[in-house]
Amino acid sequence: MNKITAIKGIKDILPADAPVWHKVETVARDIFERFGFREIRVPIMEKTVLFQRSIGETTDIVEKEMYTFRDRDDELLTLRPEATASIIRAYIEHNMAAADSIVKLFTFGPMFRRERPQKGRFRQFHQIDVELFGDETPAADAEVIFMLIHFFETLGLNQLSLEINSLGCKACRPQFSKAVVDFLKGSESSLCPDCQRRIHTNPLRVFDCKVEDCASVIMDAPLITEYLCTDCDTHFASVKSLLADLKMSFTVNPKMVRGLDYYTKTAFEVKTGSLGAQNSLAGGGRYDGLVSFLGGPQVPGIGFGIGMERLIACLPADPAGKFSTDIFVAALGAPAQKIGFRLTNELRRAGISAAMDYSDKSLKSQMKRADRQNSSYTLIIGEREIEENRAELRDMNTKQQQSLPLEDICPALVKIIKKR
RNA sequence: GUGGGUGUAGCUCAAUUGGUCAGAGUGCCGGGUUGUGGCCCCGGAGGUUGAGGGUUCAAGCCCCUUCACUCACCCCA
Repeated sequence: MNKITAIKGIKDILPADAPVWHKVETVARDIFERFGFREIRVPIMEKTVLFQRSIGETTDIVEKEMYTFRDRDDELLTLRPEATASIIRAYIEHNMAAADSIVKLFTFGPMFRRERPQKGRFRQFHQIDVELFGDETPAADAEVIFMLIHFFETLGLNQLSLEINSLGCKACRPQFSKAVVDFLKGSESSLCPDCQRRIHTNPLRVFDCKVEDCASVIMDAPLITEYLCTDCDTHFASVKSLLADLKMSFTVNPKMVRGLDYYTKTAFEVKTGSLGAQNSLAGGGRYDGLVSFLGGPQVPGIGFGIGMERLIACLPADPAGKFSTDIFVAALGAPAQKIGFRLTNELRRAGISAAMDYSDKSLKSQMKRADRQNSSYTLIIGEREIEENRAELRDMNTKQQQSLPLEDICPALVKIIKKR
């Protein structure tokens, strides 16, 4: 029979890796709550229309990457490819705007995109997602970006680059877009086939093409910064100055265009040099029209997503998280096994991490297991001990042993172990 | 969806131009120590060399097909 494996691009997080994940989540929770954000848990499935409307019908995500299926009542459902849409849906559905004009939320969890996997890219991947509703000031942009960088630094990540840009709004972006199309049409023949296609589908994408000819063509193209309306322009200037006030180093990348349709004004991305081709650790931006577009009130929003797998891949290895046990109970013979079984579980109930081998192997083999589990103590109960109503407690580091009476041994052990 | 690379023991990898090549290290189990871990020594289990077909006297090695993994493109976290 063929062995059943995990689905392509979908990975197990094994016990050896789980502590890092746990740490990242704990640090995120700590920091985000300090900035006034509160955790929300949203479902990993939504009605397909939610993503179609929010992300954009013509984006790659919606066109070819979503895991969509028909429910038994014929409704189309989708495994979420990103978290923002769900959070906005929840924000609207629970009328959060009415309770407070400013709402700050974060969430963790798996996202699903059916792409070809490669280094730093998976079909199920995890994001930390942050959203801030109801604050249109540039200070909100700067705060969110500052928090993101602070989070990375707390985890020990440096050598990151922060890039920002402004994508304009629905007043000025269409004009810019048209200017780019007009410009590109002039030199259409020298563009790569992909970019020739992009002129019609998503012209701004030509800006991140890596083909040399395209790059040299686009070098002289008009830049969004030249087309920003006064509102967007002053907003962007203000964001930059606030970031400078916070001593943040960043570069303005006027060629950065983010993949999701809904972004307006500020867009940002954090990159690392140590990750191969998929070097984007986090990305986000402002989406001032999206909440109302999805049927909610006219409320601005800004947020970002962090790729957890990519983040963890960059993290310095942490050797600290070794699994250990307080005490290993080594029992020899049936009567000792019986006593040991009861004692082991009593110890656990008393808050001690205890382990035992139930198969009555040789003492040597039980000691080996105790060693492998990094147990601080081993309690030896053999036939001799039972006869004399006692047990031998061995300190695994000092090799010192002491004899303890079997009667009331549990509280005695708890006392010794807790004192350590 | 397109292209490149790689598939040998649980893990990391060896195996001359195709010719006893199915191995090592590590891990696991056991023994050396009739009841005491780590170090050392000895032994054992574990592989239809991803799968299927072909060429050949002979294939882990060459050819074809297929699957898986991986990297890159597209795109994104």
